[in-house]
Amino acid sequence: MESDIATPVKGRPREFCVDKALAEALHVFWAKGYDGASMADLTEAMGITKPSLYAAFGNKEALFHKTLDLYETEKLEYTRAALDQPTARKVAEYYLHGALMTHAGTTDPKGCMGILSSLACSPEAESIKADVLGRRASSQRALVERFERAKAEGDLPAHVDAQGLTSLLYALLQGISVQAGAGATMDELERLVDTSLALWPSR
Amino acid sequence: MESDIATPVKGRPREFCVDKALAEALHVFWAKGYDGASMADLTEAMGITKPSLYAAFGNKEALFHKTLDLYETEKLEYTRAALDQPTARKVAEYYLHGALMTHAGTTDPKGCMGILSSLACSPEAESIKADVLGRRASSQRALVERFERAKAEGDLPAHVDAQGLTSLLYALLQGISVQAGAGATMDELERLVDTSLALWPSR
DNA sequence: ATATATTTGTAACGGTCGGTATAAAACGCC
DNA sequence: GGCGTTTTATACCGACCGTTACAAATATAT
Repeated sequence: MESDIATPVKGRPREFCVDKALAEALHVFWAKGYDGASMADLTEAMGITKPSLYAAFGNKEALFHKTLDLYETEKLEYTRAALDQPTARKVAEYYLHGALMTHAGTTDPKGCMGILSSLACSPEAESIKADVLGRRASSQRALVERFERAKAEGDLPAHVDAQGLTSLLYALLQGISVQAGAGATMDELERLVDTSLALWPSR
Repeated sequence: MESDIATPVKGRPREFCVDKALAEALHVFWAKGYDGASMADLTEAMGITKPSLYAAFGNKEALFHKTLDLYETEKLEYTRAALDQPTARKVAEYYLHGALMTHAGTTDPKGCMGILSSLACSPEAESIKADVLGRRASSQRALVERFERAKAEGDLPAHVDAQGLTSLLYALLQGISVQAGAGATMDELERLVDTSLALWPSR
């Protein structure tokens, strides 16, 4: 993930780090959503002017897609790591605790950037919605397959609907994000997770 | 709920029905959220001009609070009716099926107006967020008490955390709304509900 | 008829939106 | 030092935002 290790071409060198600026932009989109984040919000947080932003990232929409890449790679890593857990229950545990840390932690904005930006959708931001929904669908497909495998391996009862269980787990993640964004305390959300896991189908 | 049964005062009578206009405004806010709904969107759907809207409803914010009243009394009736069900399981069933009809049905916009308007929050719309969150908290409190009663009546195991179970059920509602707004099919959401009820703590 | 009160449509207000034209500044290269 | 190239900062663009002044229109009351 290196960049700017040396000035490759001639011309005036840029005075800011693209990756740092992108990380700042991510925080703004995460906290305010695509529509809610203004160019003024972005440039102020990124510490650059608007022409610099446009030269480096294209426009607001292109910048959003790049921050969404960063968000998925860095902050949603837990959704991929969860799939490697040995049992369906441990997959769910990893998912739920990962959501707790990522969407209700103290370092980053509360809530889920995907939900925020896919819901508040101005007509012109259809491409943003499509991007978020596409990534979510692919992530959900992987979880369905993981639960199917769990049924074949016997650590999930055969009568369980893998598709339904996936939608259920994602609904819990979305609920956690919504409630975290609404100001729920960490204690409340931990009890939500504990109660969910207490109901999880046992092998 | 009567209104405009007779012209009470002098002056030119208004040429539109306040209740009809409010119902149209509700649909706009429901579909687009508070920030996403522009005055042009509202006046077009309501069939009135901007000065008429301001004279009848105050301003955009006051109009929103009035539509939120209408939303809660008409569309969220199921959350109150659910509490009258005889057992905790039937409460949950009523809640989940109500959410399915209300937030994923075909007559009204998909999703939940409260979630949409509380998440996408411009800085000046803090009053909107506070209104939505206050109503949600009071509704959640009633559900906690209902589950406490269920534990006392014996149709919910004593080891269950009523607060956690309430957060869990609300998370499911929020997940259903998010997924409905994202274009999930009715079949998918029904399987989500069925899977959730299959895991529900049995007496 | 006149006066008063309210709603109507038009047209505009200042402010913010995303996006850009322009020219000065800072570099490598010759 | 000049030249080409890229980034910088300022200042501005047209479009839309929520909101309102204003005057014509329509009602009741005198």
